[in-house]
Amino acid sequence: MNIGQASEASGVSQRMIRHYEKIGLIPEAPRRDSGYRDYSPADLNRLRFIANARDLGFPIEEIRMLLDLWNDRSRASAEVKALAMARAGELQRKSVALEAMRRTLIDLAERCHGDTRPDCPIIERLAQ
Amino acid sequence: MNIGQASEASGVSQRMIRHYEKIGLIPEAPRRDSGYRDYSPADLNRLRFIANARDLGFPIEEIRMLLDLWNDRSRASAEVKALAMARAGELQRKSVALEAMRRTLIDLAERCHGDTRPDCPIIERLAQ
DNA sequence: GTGGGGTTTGACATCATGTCAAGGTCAAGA
DNA sequence: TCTTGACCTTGACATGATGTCAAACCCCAC
Repeated sequence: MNIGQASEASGVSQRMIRHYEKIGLIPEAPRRDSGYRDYSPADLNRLRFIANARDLGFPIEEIRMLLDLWNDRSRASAEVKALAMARAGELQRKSVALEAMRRTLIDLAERCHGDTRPDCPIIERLAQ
Repeated sequence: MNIGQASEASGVSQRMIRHYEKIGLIPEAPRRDSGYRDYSPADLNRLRFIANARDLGFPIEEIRMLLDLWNDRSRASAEVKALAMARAGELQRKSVALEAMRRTLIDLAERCHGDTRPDCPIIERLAQ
């Protein structure tokens, strides 16, 4: 299977497939005589796994660990769970930070007339 | 005032002060004979404004607009308010996305034994 | 005048991804 | 068989906001 088809089937862009290969997240694809990369169904599964992990907010290095755990038949689910919980905590931390910013902006905006006059608590706050 | 003192007083790193100058977010600082940048109190206020806007999640290009509005005495507060509300919407969008990921992870983790056994709904979901 | 600390520029790195360019390859139709 | 368009290759440059490092220069106090 060509990289284009692998990309299509896995939802990972060609660019990222090559990138993942370069950083060793996926093994180097065998090449045909033409130099084209050739992918197997197993490669597709690996790519889909990566795409799913990315969609859940895992950074590359944690995906690397998850892939190792996936391939480790004697893995302890505790390890996977710990990674997931740590990731959930990090996501929450970020989410809370964003929400705090949003809340501040909303509060300031509510106190802003929002008309043609120049006075504005938002600007005042920024200039503070 | 040296860049180090300006950095200290504004909370913006020296690195970022130089960067903001390069991208035109702040005017080029006048130089002393030595070539050292020389900052005025007005420059400090501008740097603090930028730091505050960053803390509220505004990207550089919007900070540029906010700086223009700040310096425009005939500005309409409606413009500032619109920027703030748009930013708030964007922050919420991101926050909601993070929260959805977190929720999914938590749900999966709750269904994972988290012991020495290998079976794990988190891995199953990723491999799906 | 010497030493230690501040400043200068430039380069390289992050992280995950997009885009572009120049060139080689494949497959289908004329 | 030749052509054409779609595909693939690598490499480079870009994003956004920031850190770090290095080599060279400057400043001040002793």
